[in-house]
Amino acid sequence: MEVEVARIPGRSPTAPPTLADVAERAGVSRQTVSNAVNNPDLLRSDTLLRVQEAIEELGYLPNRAARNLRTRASHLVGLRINPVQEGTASAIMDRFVHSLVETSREAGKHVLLFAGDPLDPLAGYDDLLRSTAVDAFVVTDTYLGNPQATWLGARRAPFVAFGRPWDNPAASHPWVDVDGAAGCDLATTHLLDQGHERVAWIGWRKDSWIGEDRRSGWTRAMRERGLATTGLASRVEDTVASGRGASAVLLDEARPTAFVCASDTLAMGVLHTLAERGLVAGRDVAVVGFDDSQVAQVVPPGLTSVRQPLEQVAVEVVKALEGLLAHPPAVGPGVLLTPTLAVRGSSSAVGFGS
Amino acid sequence: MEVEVARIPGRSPTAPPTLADVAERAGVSRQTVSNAVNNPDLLRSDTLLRVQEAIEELGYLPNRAARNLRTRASHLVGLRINPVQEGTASAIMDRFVHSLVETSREAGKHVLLFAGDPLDPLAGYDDLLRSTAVDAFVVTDTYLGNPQATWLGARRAPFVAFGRPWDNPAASHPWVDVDGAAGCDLATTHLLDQGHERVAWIGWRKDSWIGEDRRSGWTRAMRERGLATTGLASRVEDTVASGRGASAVLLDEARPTAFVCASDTLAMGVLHTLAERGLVAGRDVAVVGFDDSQVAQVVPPGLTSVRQPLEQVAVEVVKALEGLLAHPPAVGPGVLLTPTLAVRGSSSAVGFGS
DNA sequence: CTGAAAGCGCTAACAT
DNA sequence: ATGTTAGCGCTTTCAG
Repeated sequence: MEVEVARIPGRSPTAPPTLADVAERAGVSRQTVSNAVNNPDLLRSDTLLRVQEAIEELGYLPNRAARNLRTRASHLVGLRINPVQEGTASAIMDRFVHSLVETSREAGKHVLLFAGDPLDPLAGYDDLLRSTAVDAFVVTDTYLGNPQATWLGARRAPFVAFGRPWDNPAASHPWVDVDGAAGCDLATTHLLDQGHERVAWIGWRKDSWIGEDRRSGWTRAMRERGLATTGLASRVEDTVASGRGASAVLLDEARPTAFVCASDTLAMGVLHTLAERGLVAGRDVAVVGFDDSQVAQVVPPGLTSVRQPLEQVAVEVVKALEGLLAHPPAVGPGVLLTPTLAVRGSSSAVGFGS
Repeated sequence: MEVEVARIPGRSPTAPPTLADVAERAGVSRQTVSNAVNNPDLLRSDTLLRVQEAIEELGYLPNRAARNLRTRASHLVGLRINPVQEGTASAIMDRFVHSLVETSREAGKHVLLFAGDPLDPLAGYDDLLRSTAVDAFVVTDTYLGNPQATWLGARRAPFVAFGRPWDNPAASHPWVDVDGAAGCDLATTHLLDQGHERVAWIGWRKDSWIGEDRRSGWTRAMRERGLATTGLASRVEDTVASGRGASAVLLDEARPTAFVCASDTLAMGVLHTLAERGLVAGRDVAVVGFDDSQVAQVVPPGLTSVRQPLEQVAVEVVKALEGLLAHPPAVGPGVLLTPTLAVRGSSSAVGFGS
C-alpha cells in the first residue's frame, strides 16, 4: 500500500521531527521552541504563534527519552498487578486501572504495568525504581499492612497507596481509601430498613484489617438499632465455597433472614446455598455483597452490593501523585471516601418482574 | 525513620549510580561497563567479573531514559484499554493484560496503558507514537475490522493484533487470534454428546465478524449430526437483557433444551429467564457461554463456558512483537489458537451436590 | 525576550 | 579486548 507522508527535508522520512527542525522552520533558535512548548508566556505572542504554526505543520512532539533524560522524570507511574484470582468475583482492579489511566492522562502521566509475585509484596519495584523507569508508584495491595510503605519510603521512592496504612496510622505517605465500615453500615441499614432483624455477617478472618473494618460497619448498624449480633457472624476465607459453607451453617443455626458479606465472592457463595435449598434471593433471603463486581451486576436476580467510588479514588490518587512530584513535594492528609450501595434484586422485590 | 543507605562517593546519596561510577570502581572505561551489560561475551572473563562485582556493589542499573535516547527504543509496548462495560460479564481483558505483562517482562519489555475513546479507534495512538513513548502497540479491539491496521501501517508503527484482520485476510501485519468457531463447535458438540438435539444459538448481530465466526461453529456442529438449525437462532445485542429476551422467545417458540451463547453476558440472560420460570440450569435446560469470565466461574450452578487460551495468546503476541522489533523485522504468519471448554453445572449434572 | 553553550547517561563507531 | 570520541534530543544555566 502506497501512502503519502509529509517528508521532512534532510531527514529520513520516518524519523519524527525534532526541536531543531521546528526551530529552522520557524526561524528561531531551538531554545525558543522549547520555551514555546514548556513556558509559552516567555515568548512574544507573534513569535509564539510562528513557532506553534511550525510545530503544527511538522506534527512535532517532544521526544520523550530526551526529555526524560534531561528532566530526570519519566512521567510514568508504576502499577503492580497481580494475577486474576480464578473463581473469585471481585474484579475491582479492572475498574480502578481504567480510572487511573484516564485520570493520569489528564495529568500528563502514563501508567506502566508490572507483574508482581503475590508472595513477595516487594517484587518488581526495585528494578523499575533504580532504572528510573517510573517517577512514582501506585500501591494497591495494602491489605496486609503495607511493607511496601517502609521499603519504598527507605528508598525515597514516591508512592501513593490505595489503602490505609493499617499497621501504622501515623505513616507519612499519602493514601486514599474507601470507608469499608461505612459501606457495610449502609448495606446493613438498608436491610434493616426493609424490616430484617436477623442480619448475618460473613467476612474474612480476623487477621484482615480490611475485613475487620468492614465487619465493624455491620456491628455498628446492628447495635444502633439495638439488635444482637451474637451467633450471626462467620469468618472464613474469601472463596465461593467458604461463603456457601458459612451461609449453610448460619441458616441452620441462626435463622438469619439476610446476609451482609465482606465480598461479592462470599455473597455468591450464599446464592449457591440458596439455590441448593430452593430459596430465592431477595424474596426468601436477602443478600448484599461488596465491590459491585460484574458478577453482582449480571447474576440473577442482581446482587445488591457496596460500590467503591473508584473513579474518585483515581482522581485523589493522581492528585496526591502530583503533589508528591511537585517541587517541593506536598503531602496531604489521607483521603477517605465513602462508598455507595447498588441496590438490586437480591435485597428487594424491585428486581423482580421486568 | 532513619535508614542506612549505601553512600555513593562524590554524589548525592539519593542519585543512582551511573556507568561512570561503575567504571571508576572497576578501573575500566565506561564503554567496557556498557559492554559488560549488553555484550558480555566481548569481555575477557576476569574483567567481566570485576565489572559485575562493581555493578553488584553499587546496585547499578542502567538509566532507562539515557538508554532509550541513545538506542531510539523505549522497550515499552502500548496497550489501549477501554472503559469496563458495566452490566457485562466478559472481563477477558483482565486476564489478557496480566498475561501480557508477565510475558513482556520476560522479553524485557513493559506495558504502557493508555485510554481510548470507544468511539474513535485511533485515539491515543498518535501521541504516543510521535513522542516515541512506545516501540510498538498491541491492538486488541479488532472486532470492527481494524482501521488501526491501515492507520498504524501508514505511520510505520509496529503493532501486533489480538484478533484477525477480518476485513482484509491478506493483511501483512502479525496477528494472533482464538478460533471462535472451534470454541462454539466444542460447546455445541459437548451438548449434543449429552443427548441434546434442540440446541439453540444466541449470538450477535450479523455485522459482527467475531459473532458470525462463533455462530458458524454452532452451525457446523449441528449439521455434522444432521440436526436442523432453523428457528433455533437469535441475533441480538450483547447485553444481559437481550439474552434474557431472546431466550424467552426461543423457549416459547422453538422449545430448545440447550443454549449456546456468543458470550457469557448473553448466557447470563438465559439464566435470568430460567430463574424467572423456575427452571434449573443444567437440570432442565443446559447453557454454555463464551469467555469463561469470573461470572461463569462463580454463578450457581457454574456456567459452562468456552475459555480462550489468553496466556498462550500473550506468549504469541510477545513473540510476534520481538520479531517485529528485530533487525531486520521478521513478520510471521497469523497464529490461530484453539480454545477449550470449561464444563460446569449449567451443562451437566456434575455441578450439583457438593 | 531570544540565543549560545553545556551536559543529562548512555551506546555506536572507530581507534588502539 | 579495551579506550576514545561523538552525539541521541532535550532543557537549564547564563549572556546578550
